[in-house]
Amino acid sequence: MTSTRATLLQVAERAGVSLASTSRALHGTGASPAMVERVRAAAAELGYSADAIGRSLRLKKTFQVAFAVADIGNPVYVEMMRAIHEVLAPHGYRVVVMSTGDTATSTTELVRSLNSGFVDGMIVSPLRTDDRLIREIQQAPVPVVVIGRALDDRGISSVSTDSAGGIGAAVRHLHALGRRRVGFLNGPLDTTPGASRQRGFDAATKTTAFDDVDQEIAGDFTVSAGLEAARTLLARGEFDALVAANDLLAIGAIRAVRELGLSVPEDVAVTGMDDTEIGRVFQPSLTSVSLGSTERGRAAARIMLQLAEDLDHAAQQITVGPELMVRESTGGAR
Amino acid sequence: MTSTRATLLQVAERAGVSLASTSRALHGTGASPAMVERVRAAAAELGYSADAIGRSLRLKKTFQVAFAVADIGNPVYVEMMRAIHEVLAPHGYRVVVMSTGDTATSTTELVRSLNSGFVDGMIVSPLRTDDRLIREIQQAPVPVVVIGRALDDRGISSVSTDSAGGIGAAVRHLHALGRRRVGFLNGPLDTTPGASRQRGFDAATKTTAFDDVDQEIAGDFTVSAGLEAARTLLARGEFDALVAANDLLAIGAIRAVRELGLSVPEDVAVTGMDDTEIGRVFQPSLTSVSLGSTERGRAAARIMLQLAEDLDHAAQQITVGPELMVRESTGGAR
DNA sequence: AATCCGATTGGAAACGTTTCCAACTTCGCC
DNA sequence: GGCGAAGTTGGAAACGTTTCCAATCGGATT
Repeated sequence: MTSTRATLLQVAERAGVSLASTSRALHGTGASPAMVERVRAAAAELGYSADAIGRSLRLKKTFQVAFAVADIGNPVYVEMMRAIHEVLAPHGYRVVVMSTGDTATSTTELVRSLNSGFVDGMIVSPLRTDDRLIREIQQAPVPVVVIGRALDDRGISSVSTDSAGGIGAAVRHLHALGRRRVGFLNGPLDTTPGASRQRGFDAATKTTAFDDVDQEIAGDFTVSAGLEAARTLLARGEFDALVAANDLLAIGAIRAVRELGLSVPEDVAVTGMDDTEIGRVFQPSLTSVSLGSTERGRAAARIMLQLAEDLDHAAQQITVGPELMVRESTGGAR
Repeated sequence: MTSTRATLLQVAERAGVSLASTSRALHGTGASPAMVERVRAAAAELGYSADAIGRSLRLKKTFQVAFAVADIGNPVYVEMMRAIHEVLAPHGYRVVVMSTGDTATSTTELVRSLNSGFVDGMIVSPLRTDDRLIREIQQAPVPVVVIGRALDDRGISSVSTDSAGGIGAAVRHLHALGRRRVGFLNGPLDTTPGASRQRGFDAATKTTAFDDVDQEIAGDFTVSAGLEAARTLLARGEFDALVAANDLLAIGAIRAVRELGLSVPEDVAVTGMDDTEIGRVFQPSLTSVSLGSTERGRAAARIMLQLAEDLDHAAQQITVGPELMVRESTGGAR
């Protein structure tokens, strides 16, 4: 908190050479060995290190990328953030975390803030989307990569997953186990994940023969909402299988099943989605559809890297396939 | 990705006034109403928004704060990050996440990187500390707030917690329940948390009468390491209480107990530490010592705010008390 | 030995903003 | 009606960096 930082000009004076040469010498391009030596020495004596802001202004590059999600604490996003950071940091990029807020409007505002030029790009996973948001993304002055919804037609880079197909995989898995009375526990339908998972469940139960199909919508994607919704659902009928739209809802569902004196997976098999650590650690460990959060984060970061380095790189869409991780909650091996 | 951003100079030309006046008008200080009106209109037409880099260069202020931890995915750090973001964002500060790496040396390097001036301050929670790191923190060109170890004597701002005392609370809780054969599951002793928790356990078991006291060190603070270490520990003796140094180790311990056909909490009561969501959701829900991650993050952010706004604000130390959250794993209410 | 070419160096401008300072206008008051 | 003060405005510098361009230097080639 005490020392004051040395500037390039001070290094130049100390080395007795021009500002231009000093910059070149440190940057390693087009300077004689003697010059490099001399400037290096001066820089070392002064403990010089280049000012990020000055450089950014000149280079028009911040070496920063924003990662924006609704809830920074959500395990899925945490996993993505970690992956993004792991990919970007070695390339000299810093990661700025931001919150989109719950609505499409607040997300739009955040994207608009890119106009102040504090990052070279943004990776965003909007909870809700509308046309204004899409437009704002298209007009953004820096590359934007969207995680969570395919936007091929709009010239926007995106990394998506087939969560609908993932729900299908869970449904077929339960059917293959001989379960015939399946209940679905979804989150709010006006969210992107809620909507697509609903589509997936409807499609899967249409093409597969079940004796009973029912569902209930939880207030949000949490354990307590899942518990409550599962109670309601279980009060309406008897099920030997429950498909939950994410791991937390699945845990709530397991609670509700146990409250009735039934056991998982013997009486009721339960599947989750997102393959979170919390589900892996839970007992019984959760059979869960992995949507590859880490892989999606990594893919988004890689796209961002290309876009940031090569400004007229074309937009790019990637889809990461879902993968069913079978564990104890449907009778799989530990 | 298309439009090119407008500059203040362009706004000035459009409004037909000087650059200086334009800046003042937008900034709201010392400009006539007519001028403000005129400039505002021009700015709106051009969709102007101030460039963060240019402003930073002039103001010598980035409106960014770094948050650096060893593992961004660790629930405790996630909670802190969320709290920090919640405090700083409303004041216009962005949060940059960084990784300290495992060692004191890599952490020192990260602190040194503050010399490039890309943030107004750093909140850091070092896994390991040494004198060089301390010195680097003292010499940093921007405020640094340390979470995790009291550094009162060194003029460094810090937010710490009494994890030793927290372990003591867990030990006394178990004793009060009538448990007399207690095992301790700790993580690596050369980490800051490992060392202080060890102190806490030693102190508590010295002043309280137990029939049997033993312990085992896990390779790291994870479920699998906890499971393994707990197996070793349980093979050495019979315990009716296990104190774990964090929630993940505690879950590993519960697994190990169950493997022996024993149940939690009836046969063995288990306590964790950190009060993570994963522990709250687990069954049985974990009795855990909260070290107030959210509160610590919030406190650190508040200190940072003061330090960043008022540069010769004095260093500040805060301690957040531990709190025992009694739940099912020691027989508490659900 | 004169010339040319490549390698190296320094001067200066530019990135976009804020603010100091001086100059100007306007108004009130004597 | 003139003078001063208060209120507005514009010019210019500054923050720290990189890079274009011109100038200089050395050596090699004719």
